[in-house]
Amino acid sequence: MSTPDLPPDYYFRNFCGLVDHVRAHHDDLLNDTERHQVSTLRALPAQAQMRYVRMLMRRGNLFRLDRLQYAEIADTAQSAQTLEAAGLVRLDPDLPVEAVAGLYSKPEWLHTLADKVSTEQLRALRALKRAELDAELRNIYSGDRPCLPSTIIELRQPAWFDTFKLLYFGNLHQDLTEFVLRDLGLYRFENYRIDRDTRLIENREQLQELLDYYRLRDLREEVLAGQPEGILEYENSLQQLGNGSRLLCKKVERDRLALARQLERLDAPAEAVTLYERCMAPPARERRARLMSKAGEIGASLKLCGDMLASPRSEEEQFFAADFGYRTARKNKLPWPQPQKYIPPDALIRLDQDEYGVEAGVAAHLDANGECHYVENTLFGGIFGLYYWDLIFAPAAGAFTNPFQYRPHDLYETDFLSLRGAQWRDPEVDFTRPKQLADELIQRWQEKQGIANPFVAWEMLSPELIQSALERIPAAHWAAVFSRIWRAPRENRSGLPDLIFFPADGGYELLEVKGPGDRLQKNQLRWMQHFEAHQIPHKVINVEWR
DNA sequence: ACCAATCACGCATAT
DNA sequence: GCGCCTCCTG
DNA sequence: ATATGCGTGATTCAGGAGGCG
Ligand SMILES: [Mn+2]
Ligand SMILES: [Mn+2]
Repeated sequence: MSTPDLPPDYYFRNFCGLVDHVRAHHDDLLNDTERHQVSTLRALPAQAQMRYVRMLMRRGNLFRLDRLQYAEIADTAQSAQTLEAAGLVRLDPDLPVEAVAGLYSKPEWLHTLADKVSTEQLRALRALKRAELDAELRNIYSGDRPCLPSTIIELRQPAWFDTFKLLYFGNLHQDLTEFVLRDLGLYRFENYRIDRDTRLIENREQLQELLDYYRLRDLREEVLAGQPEGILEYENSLQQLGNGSRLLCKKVERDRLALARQLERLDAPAEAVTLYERCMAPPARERRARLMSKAGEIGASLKLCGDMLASPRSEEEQFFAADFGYRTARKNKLPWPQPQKYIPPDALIRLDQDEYGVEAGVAAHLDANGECHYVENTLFGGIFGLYYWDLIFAPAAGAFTNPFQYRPHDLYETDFLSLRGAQWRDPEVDFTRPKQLADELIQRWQEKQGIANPFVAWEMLSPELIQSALERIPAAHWAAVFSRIWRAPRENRSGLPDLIFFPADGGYELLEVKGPGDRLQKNQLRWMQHFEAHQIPHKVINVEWR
């Protein structure tokens, strides 16, 4: 696929767009340093700004000037000096070897070391691995400054740009490449109305908490790979971040669950429980019930299962409590209601093993008697996304704050639907006119092609599939599926069966394929239970190789 | 959709 | 040389 | 034998340059 040409200063335009937006709408949240640095930068000649932005987009704070050559920046030396005079960079900073070691390749170091060490030593160094060489460099120079063959340029305190990215995107995982990918046509976003009156981050405290959170998060991987003490310490610093925004709480909660889980793996159950107790979100209570049961605290475990059943915080938790409660009660000869277990209908198919995977194999096999599509979550998700397109992207307070959102900020909030009553539509009604609705959805499919929507996987949908699905699936079934998705749009977006089969003589069936050794996942089973309750035809297809 | 959820696969346990 | 990796680019 | 839990791997713009072993 060909991509459109971008202007030579594309990145600078993107940068200005981002920065100037934040200056215009969030200036009151900036501190003096941030404000000062941007205004200094923006007042410089374009060439100098562009050099600075090129550095911002690259990894690290230290660069070799000879490796910062760009066709669109003519004056290498001058723009660097302008930046230094403005206090935004340092030229040839006074740094120990370990700071600059990574700027040069192994051969380059060996070359500069040639007149500093003996030829024998040089030969020994050549045999070292890169990491070992870096360590050895420290010994060789032992505090002395290396004499480097190129000018080094150091970005001074580039952290202000994190603040800007956070205010612009509402997170720190998106950055300037979003602009590029959009402009290249690789990402497309809906043209929703942006709400400039409601801000995601409302005050400096919330902003600071999030910045601190992200700074902490850089350590997470290392901490998770380490000892329980480190994990607990890390969780403690998470806790001290503050108690402010929902945004922060959700992130911290996620991390806390992951930390607790790792404590379990490290065989520190008591510590894990302590962390789980600080979590509201599933599966915190599930993990506690398991740990208590394993520790022999049967009564407490069952009590917690009872709590979960009385006020489940997710469907998964509810099913777990019913099941696990029954199992542990029975093991200990205690009373507990037996959960009704749903066993979906199944069939066995013998297939020749081919290179495309079981699902495709079954689909090809069934194509002889009708039409079979490998859709997984994409059929119901896709139709859902197209049908509710205008509702999902309807303007609502605080829902959209920048042009790079694939969903409204509050899509997973419990009041999402109630805030969009005007856009509500009833599938029970609309899907009774399948021809008309197919026209609408196919037109939207064309018009919105490729635009990011959490429910729509464009590459899997086609007008023919939309057409067949609307013809064959009755309105009541659509309504039943959609209402379950609305109940928990994040959790219930997945778990739908692999295949949809349209037999030649009418009707349809949803089929979950299971190869040898595979089995239904929990969310897949819950969907099937829902299908059963609403007379939606479904089946598990077990495959045996012959 | 925050190097994560999501699915299949494969092993280790408990009954 | 090779294959794998990380970084950078538009 | 059947269940269950847990950990694993691939996948996420696409293509090029350069470093490393
Ligand atoms: Mn599947
Ligand atoms: Mn399957």
